[in-house]
Amino acid sequence: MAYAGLTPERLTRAGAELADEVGFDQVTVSALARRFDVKVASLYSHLKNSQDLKTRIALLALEELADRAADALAGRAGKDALTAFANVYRDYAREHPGRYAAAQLRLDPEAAAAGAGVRHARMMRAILRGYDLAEPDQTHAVRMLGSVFHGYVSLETAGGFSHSAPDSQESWSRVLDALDALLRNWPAS
Amino acid sequence: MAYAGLTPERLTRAGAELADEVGFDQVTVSALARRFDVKVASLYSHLKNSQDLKTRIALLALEELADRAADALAGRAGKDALTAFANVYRDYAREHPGRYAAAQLRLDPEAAAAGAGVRHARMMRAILRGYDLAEPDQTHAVRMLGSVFHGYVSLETAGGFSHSAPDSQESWSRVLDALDALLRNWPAS
DNA sequence: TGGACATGCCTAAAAGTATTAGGCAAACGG
DNA sequence: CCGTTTGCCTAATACTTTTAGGCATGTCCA
Repeated sequence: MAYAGLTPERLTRAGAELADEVGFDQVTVSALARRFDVKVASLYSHLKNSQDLKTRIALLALEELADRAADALAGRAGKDALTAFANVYRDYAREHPGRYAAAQLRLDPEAAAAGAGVRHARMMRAILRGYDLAEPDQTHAVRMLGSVFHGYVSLETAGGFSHSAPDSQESWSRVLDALDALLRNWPAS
Repeated sequence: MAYAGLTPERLTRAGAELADEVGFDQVTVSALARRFDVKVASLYSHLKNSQDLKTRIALLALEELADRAADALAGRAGKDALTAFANVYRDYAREHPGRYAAAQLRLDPEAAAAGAGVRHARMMRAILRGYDLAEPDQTHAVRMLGSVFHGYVSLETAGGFSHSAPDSQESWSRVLDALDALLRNWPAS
């Protein structure tokens, strides 16, 4: 058999595509081997194991997400930045549901620290520079923003907001309006 | 072998306990059979298949959550109700991480409609009676509350807020304060 | 240029999970 | 007490994960 040219990177990318097509929990070493028309055992020269594959896909997704967010944030501030950043999350989850699910994978602390998690946190704080929040309220606000973005996208992806009026796009806009208003008027302790 | 007394209900409860102990994605028909000291095939008289088991655990968790929330809401209004309701979610997820994960399972629409999802939605709206929100803002607010609660609890469970100051309890309180302020002062379209 | 060595994918095999089909014995109803 | 139902069992198939060891292909050096 000719060389298939397997590498960890190609396997990770293919795994991410597979995740978007069939769901992250359906991503399996076997399925990936089928996709490359190669025997399953062959992948174990490039991947430590199944968990390793999933972790790599998660890290890929976090990087992509951080790259998009950084792009979106460039040259924006205030509500404009808030909206752009939030839309990156939502759009990414809609375009790449499998990757987004992967990004939610619980990573061991060292993998998380090595990954793009830190970039995400820094960008959140950058957005808050457009509002007037001192510590520790800034941290509270960062956590709240993360919760709303992740929570909304996650519920929407699960189908929570479909089949009922008003449509999800409208709620999303109004939720972002509300967040902006809240940040401009954050209640004192 | 003496009769083990298997029923769908007992299997579901045991599955929920198993989920809390080892994680929802580790809940397997085989593991459940081991717990009852019974052969795997025996469970298939009581469960349609693995998916059926997971769905039952999810529905159980949603019921328990709705029961607790209804208790907490009784006799409360306004911010008091908001806080009590939110704490039910958070406490449940901390006490029963496996069950909480199960409650996030994507259910087929018919199972979801039959389940406690409707009760949850109604309780959210009941909380909002303490604030002055007309439709469609009420729906937007319901979606936002759901997003914050689910998102916060989910990120906290994933370890997102540990190992950094201020501690998560403090952020949670301040986020609830912020939500209360926001609902009392919801921005006009 | 031809061998030496490393690399890449293979076969083989063991273990765990999911699921179905059919059997035997205990419980139960008349 | 007998017949039927119920409940758990054995047996078998299929798929996924993972390890061990083999053969061929590509690379590098004399």
